[in-house]
Amino acid sequence: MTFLAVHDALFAAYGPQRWWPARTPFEVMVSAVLTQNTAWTNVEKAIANLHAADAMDAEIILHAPPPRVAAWIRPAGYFNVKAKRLRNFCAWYVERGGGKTLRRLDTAALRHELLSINGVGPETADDILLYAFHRPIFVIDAYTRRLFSRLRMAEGDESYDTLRGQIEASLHREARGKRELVPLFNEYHALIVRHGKDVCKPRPRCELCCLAARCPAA
DNA sequence: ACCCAGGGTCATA
DNA sequence: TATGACCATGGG
Repeated sequence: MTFLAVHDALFAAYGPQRWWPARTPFEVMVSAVLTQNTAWTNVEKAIANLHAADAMDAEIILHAPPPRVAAWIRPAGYFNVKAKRLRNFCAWYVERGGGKTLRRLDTAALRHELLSINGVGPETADDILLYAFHRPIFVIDAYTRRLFSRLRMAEGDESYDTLRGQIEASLHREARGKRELVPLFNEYHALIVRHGKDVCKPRPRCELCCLAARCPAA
């Protein structure tokens, strides 16, 4: 079973996911921080509050009193921590000249800078790289580890970058010349999250059998 | 009432 | 390097 085949099975089952649901690349970045260990429906409420306050802007968030930012993003949970993280991110974003300037950095440099921000870890950085900057980075999350671990295509306890490197290398080989990597990675991560929400619980080890009509748990 | 959600940081050993 | 505590809302 190839990584490409797993993607195709998921795509056949769920169809296009249309990630990342956001109006602008900056909104992708903000929501990537807000969605840390948080249900997306809660992030949507926080995003709506920011728009209602006309505050979906790095300068505004950066210069607003932290308690006010916390109030805007309250539904997303961890609001004090995340207000701080959003502030750190916006300080970097403004300091580095915004999206226009950042867009010119190569992927490795951009990733290194994102990881230097307090509050931006590997998954959040990769969400931003893939969905805001359209770089060919495969996002690893808990669903990804669980899926490939159960399919015996990964050990499950690899380091974040090791697993990401292995999957990226495999998909490079399997998709070379036939598929664009960015759209592939984009859809793949979204499909894994979609699948992860309702993978059959009675027989979780089968994973992909849930996609078949004959799955006993379906 | 309990569990989880589209993680990351920090203190401790 | 490897655990554990902590952050906090909202839906099932």
